[in-house]
Amino acid sequence: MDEGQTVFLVDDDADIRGSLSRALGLRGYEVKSFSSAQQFLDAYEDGISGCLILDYGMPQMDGLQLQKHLRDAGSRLPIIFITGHGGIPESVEAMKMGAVDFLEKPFKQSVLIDRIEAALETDAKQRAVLMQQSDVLERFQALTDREQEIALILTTRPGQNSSKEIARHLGISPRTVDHHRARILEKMDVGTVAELVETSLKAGLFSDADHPE
Amino acid sequence: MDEGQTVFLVDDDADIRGSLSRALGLRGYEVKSFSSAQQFLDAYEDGISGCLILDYGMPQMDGLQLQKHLRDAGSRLPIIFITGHGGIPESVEAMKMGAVDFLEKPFKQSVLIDRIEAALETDAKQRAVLMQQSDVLERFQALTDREQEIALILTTRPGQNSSKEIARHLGISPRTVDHHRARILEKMDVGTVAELVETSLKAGLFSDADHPE
DNA sequence: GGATTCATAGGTAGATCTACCTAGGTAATC
DNA sequence: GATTACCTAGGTAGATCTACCTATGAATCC
Repeated sequence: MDEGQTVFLVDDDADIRGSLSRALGLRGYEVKSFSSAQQFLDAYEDGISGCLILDYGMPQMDGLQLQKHLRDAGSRLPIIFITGHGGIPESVEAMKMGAVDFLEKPFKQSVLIDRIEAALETDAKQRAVLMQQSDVLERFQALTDREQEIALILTTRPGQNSSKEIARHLGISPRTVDHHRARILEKMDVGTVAELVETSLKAGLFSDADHPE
Repeated sequence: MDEGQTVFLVDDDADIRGSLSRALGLRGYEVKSFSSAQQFLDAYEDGISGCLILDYGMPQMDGLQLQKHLRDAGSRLPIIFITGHGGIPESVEAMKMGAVDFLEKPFKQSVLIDRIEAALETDAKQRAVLMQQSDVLERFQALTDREQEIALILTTRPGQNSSKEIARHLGISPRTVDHHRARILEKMDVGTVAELVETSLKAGLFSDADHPE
């Protein structure tokens, strides 16, 4: 399950970093630890699969800020918070912001392992979905401007998508629309306009692209 | 905003029920309070708009169980937990299960009001989406068996939806498929198969109908 | 200058869809 | 028994789409 997945660990407490990374390493996880949020941000490249174990209370940039920063940057890396002094309001806020878990120190290692497994699974599923979406997005972006324009009409106004109507709307010949549509279906690797609509909607291209919930 | 919305309050502590329902009532909320989860379940009908303020720790059926019960029953009523003795694990578990908030007693009334407002807004948005979905669902269920079967093929295999292919697949004449498709488009109130696909997908009919996340 | 890509537009032939009909058989309902 | 709803199947005419082809002007690239 943890094929190529990395467990990132950010905590300003060296003892915690040491003991956790050792324990997780022994279990076969690839662990990378950092002593501050900034240090993590310098090293992390989006696209790396895994999860993040994040200390809630840290000097300078705290866990919540880092979470917000990653979120704004478009990262979907699942975050497990660990905290020494946090309370219920903090845990609730973190969960609202999309954390997958929130643990109080001290915690049993077996519990953490379970949560890590769940987080890695979450990450894997998200990435599988993103993979399909980005494939469709790439195809769409490989279309020419005019083709994109027509593809947009086809998918967002599927009720009036005859060549004649689109041609009138764009002020060009229906034949040209025929031509473009043929290119679009070919480039998007679909057989019909209906399939194009399906594919686009499933990839979230022209609707709520950034709002998974 | 709170047009016809009800604030349900479930707490075994009569003092809390009294003071909260009075305070909320003065603010203009329609409040209905219950002393136990079971009492609430007996009175609550799904479809009532509002939110639920739910005590976490109660004898017999506790808040978490009630949450799970409602969830399993398909209710999307937003839940704000309030708790006297709960800790972080409880709050995290509740949030994971879909609670919109989790407050510790004692709390400021102004905070609760804010959370209630947010919860009611969440509920209103959910209902707006559900409304559209149920309209599509109703239309679909009004189709005859054969029509549903063909509508399913049209929407789930939009790549091979010519009359000929569907006819071969079903062992009937292409003309019959033509006929059914015309009825389907008419009854579903759409102009093209592409629009049918769009409508169905947006309503979540044939995909992840029950998994909003 | 030559090659490539793109948007435009046309031709033709055949497939498919759409919109208007009819109609028989079955099952349920009144 | 008559009515109604449903599934089935056909006809016809016209609209539309699909799949093959050519072609011109503009912009870009080598």
